[in-house]
Amino acid sequence: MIETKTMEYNEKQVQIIETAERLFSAKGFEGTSVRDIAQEAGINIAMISYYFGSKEKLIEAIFDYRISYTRLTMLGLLQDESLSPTIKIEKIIDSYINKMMSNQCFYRLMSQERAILEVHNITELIYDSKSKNMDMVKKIIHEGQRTGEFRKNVDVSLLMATLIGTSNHFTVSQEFYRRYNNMKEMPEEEFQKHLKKKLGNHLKSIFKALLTNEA
Amino acid sequence: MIETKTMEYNEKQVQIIETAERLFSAKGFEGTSVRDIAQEAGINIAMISYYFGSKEKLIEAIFDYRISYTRLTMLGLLQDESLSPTIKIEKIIDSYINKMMSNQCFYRLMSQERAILEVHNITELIYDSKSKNMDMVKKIIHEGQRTGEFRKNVDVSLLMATLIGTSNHFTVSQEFYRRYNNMKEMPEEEFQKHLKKKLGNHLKSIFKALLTNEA
DNA sequence: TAAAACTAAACAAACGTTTAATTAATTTTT
DNA sequence: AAAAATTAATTAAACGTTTGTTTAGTTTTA
Repeated sequence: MIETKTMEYNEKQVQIIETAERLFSAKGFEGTSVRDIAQEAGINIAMISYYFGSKEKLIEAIFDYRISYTRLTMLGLLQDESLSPTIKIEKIIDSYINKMMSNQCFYRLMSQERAILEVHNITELIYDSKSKNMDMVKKIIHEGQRTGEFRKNVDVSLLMATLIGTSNHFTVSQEFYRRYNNMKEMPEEEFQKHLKKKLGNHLKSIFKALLTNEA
Repeated sequence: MIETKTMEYNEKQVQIIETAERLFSAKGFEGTSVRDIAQEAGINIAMISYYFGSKEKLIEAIFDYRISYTRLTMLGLLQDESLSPTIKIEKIIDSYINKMMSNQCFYRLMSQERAILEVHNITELIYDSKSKNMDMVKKIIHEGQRTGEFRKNVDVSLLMATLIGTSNHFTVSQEFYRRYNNMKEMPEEEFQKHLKKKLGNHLKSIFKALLTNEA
């Protein structure tokens, strides 16, 4: 149905992709000009059309680049028979948070694109990726229901909305969090670790409460 | 600190504001031209500069218009002495979901702006509004901790991130939800009611699990 | 020496904003 | 109450920039 291109990109193309990703996430797709990108990446404007065809195709390349790169890591989890569903869910939460925290530009960009209705040709790519993630989590939860670890009547859509929505909002609002909690002085790296830990524990306790059987 | 303008807008200005809000939310701020807005609102392009000064000031007017309009409703809750903290929290959840579901364009636009770093002059306005919401919820939770309804060690920042993040993500991804769960045939109004109910129950059970003392 | 990588310059189209003129509404003066 | 004066609302056209893309030529690589 969806032709997943998953192109190979050369060094220069990756350089352009990562520069564009950073600028798009900071100023928005329409708010960033190809001249901005060219200047920031230290290349000629024409190279963007030369390598990608258009600005539109460039953002598609960004999503192609990041999504194909991201999917691989999660798949290994499912096969591992030695892990209990509870542990698998915990690992998925950690894995998602790690991906998001170390690719904040991309997730910021994805948040923007999600919120825009008349969207670029990446809608199908995102839909496809979301479906696969949803299917995977569903499988694990069904597994947990079979073993008796998890309760019946779990709404996976809302569970995923909570994982993704809470994580995104918390990350994107980190400057508010810093100001509101008077943490201006904390070094950036330490602050990021703090966010990760807080967020991880929070989501795990939510998932535990929603998944496990009442005592 | 922040001069909350809370201007009065005449009929024509409101018409422009609401048209712009709809277009901005659908195509993004930079993706929408003043000509788009003028055409859709059935007015001359120059009227936008005439009434608001610039496109930039127009989006500020949108946020001024919506945020000042929104804040009033929540405040009444706090004063009501007859309601228990538990009920108050439930009412806040319902109130937030209702506001969001009946102003989807505005919340979509706010999601976009939140995700963009180099943002417009509305940052302070949003920060101010968020702080006030946070303070209010904090107050209610402290009240619940005094009465013994709520446990100690509640992270209000993460609680709010879950309320706002989950709600936004669920709403913004409603088309995915429709497709993934084969609900294409359900009438729009019924579908919206369905989302509201699902989301409300979900968030209430999360808040209950995170706030109340373990049995 | 052919293909690939790269460049400066030019392209038309679209952008937000302003101008100058006209119509509509309101206030002031008779 | 009518006429005049003043302000507000509205318009079409033009403004100078900036936009994404292309061209035609040059340099580099294989």
